[in-house]
Amino acid sequence: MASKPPTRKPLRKRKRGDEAGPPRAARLEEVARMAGVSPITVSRALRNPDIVAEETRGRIAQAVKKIGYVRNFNAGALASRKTTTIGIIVPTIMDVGFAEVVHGFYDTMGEHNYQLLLGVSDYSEEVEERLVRDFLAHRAAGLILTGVSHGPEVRRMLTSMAVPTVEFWGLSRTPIDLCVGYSNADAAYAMTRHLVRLGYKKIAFVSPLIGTVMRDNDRTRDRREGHRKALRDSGQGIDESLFASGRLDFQSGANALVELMGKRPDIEAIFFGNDVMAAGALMECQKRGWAVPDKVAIAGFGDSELATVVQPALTTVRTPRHAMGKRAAELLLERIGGNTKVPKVVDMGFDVIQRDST
Amino acid sequence: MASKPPTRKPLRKRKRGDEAGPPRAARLEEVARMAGVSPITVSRALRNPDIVAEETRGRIAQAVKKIGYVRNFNAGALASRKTTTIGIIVPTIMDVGFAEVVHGFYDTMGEHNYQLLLGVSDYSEEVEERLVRDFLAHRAAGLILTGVSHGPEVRRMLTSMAVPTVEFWGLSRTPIDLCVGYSNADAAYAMTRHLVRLGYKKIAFVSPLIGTVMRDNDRTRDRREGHRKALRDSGQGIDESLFASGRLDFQSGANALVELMGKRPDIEAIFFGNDVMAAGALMECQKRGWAVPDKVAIAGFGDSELATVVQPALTTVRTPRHAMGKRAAELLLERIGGNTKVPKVVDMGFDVIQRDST
DNA sequence: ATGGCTTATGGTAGCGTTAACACATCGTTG
DNA sequence: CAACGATGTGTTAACGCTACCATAAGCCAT
Repeated sequence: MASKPPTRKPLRKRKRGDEAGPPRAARLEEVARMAGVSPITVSRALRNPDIVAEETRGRIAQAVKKIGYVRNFNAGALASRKTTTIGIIVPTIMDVGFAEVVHGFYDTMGEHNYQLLLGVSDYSEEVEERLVRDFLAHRAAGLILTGVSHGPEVRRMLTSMAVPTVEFWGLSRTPIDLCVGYSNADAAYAMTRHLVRLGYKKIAFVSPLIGTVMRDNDRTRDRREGHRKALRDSGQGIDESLFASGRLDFQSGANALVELMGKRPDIEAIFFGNDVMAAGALMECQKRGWAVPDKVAIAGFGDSELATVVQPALTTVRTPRHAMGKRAAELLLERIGGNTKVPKVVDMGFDVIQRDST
Repeated sequence: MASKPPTRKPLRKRKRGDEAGPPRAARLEEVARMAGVSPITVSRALRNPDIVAEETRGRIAQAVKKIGYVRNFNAGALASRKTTTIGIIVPTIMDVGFAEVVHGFYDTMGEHNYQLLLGVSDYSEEVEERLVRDFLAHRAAGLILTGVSHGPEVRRMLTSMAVPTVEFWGLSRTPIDLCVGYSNADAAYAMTRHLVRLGYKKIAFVSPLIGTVMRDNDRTRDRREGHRKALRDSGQGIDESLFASGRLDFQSGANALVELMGKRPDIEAIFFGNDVMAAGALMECQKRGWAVPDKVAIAGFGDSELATVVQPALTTVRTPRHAMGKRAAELLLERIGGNTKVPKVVDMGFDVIQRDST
């Protein structure tokens, strides 16, 4: 006893396939034994088939199939300090706009065999921070965040751990790492200028509010400011009675229309910060027999599928949602690959789409 | 000393903070050293604070903050053979229906500190199989699959690795593990019977087609069959000219309407397998000045937000999307917790919603 | 005082994989 | 024909954490 202080290996050498407990998943070693090679060769055959002799590879593939072996990314990640996991955080997935970005992103990342951790922040910076922490705990190879304003702790964690990150949907002068989007201010500015050019005066703006606690966000704010600036630059008077806001849904769009026309019957056009609200307003006009755009012109933002289907078809701003997701993926891949010369901020632009509602 | 042949530790003891390479993330051990405890105590303080003395916990929390320590789930998962990762696979996220299920699921799982791996199968069993394999490689604690028909390999992997699994959206007599949904056949049956009860004869059905290669799926097929059965049980003649199909979007809904009314002007009602198509048809009727429901009645499926907003408001079938997601999460949590007595198949039901379009 | 319980903490040995070398074999080349 | 690079495979030691015991200290009942 006295001289047996170090390893007492024989005691607890439970290695494998003991009696009790649930059956453990097959390991690389078992595949290796069956194929008559070493584990590292199996590992190579699975990750980088080209460097293993074809004949060996065949035996390994057979063994894998027979045993029903499934890789263990956790062990792999630990050993290699690398993962193929990407984290993406959006405020909600009930908005097709975000879904579209995720879609564009997912397609490209999927092709490159990355997996997606999805986080929904519900427009809360607090939740976002928790999600970022979780994703870092997974040692995600990269992160995608919505918008350009984030809590200070988020920024600190991301830079200190040097995780490739893409912020999307807005343009930032000080991105955490990379940034893909368009200028919401410019887009709203362009639409309002367009309306002015069409001859409308008294152009109102409606801000969509979101989240469980209704509030706006950097994108919505930028749009409202863009509108304001366009009014100023057009020499139109600005007046708080030209502004309204409401929940981001059809009904609130209708309500905002009624509210605005009630207190300012001289309004000639209403620019909604979101297509859904604009569509709601359009339907309300129809219900009330108000001619669009003769009595009042309606413009939206987003160019959702709705815009082309409502009557009259909706003038709106087309945002590059799918393209943003795709581009974000491409940049992230470059970044993960070690390319440090990728552009920091990518402006994807937007288009003002003139249809029949203005 | 003499008996020191094995480990030659001193040789490659690069342990940490060498010169070269990117800075590695902080480890448990560093936190432990700073807090004057052992690593295992830190581990406990992080995972199960209650069993660590409050005073110790405080010192640890301080050290974690100061060092900026972020847990490593990969290492944890390897050591404990447990993860807090759940995989969910949906055919697409561009359909709000699926988004809503994911939402209901996410909320509940998020509260319990699980992370979500999102997979999009694009309606392909092949892709689904790849995703399942990837998620198993992550050693996901549980899986959520859309629909009840899956490739044989999927079933094999899931059962052999004994991973808690919930299939949703349909009812299966032979679930892989658990199943939460409603009967699409019964729902369509109920709607058609409802239309018959309202006095309509010649009731057509339109199947939505999906995916990059347009095709239907188990849910759509069940709905069509439910409709057929209802026609039979009502003594109405069945005739292929009462059936149409088209891509799941507004325009195709309009097209299907025109096609059906063109070849069968005696049709009195059209039951669309999806609200979006029904809304498209409604808009087309309006454009053409066809009175709904007088000239032709329109019914949809899904009760999306659209249904209450279009004019006239759409009669449809309400499916329990959010509830399905929530229930799936609850069942999965029970299952992961080791409860083997959870119900295998949970029927969430549906509601026929009568509005103005029929 | 003894034993037994509870609470708080620590030591040791894996968990299943891959990085970094090491080595063996073979065809080339000057 | 020795030296050499290319090719294919193996050996060893981490990777960072937690399960599983062990231990220490305090408390209570005997």
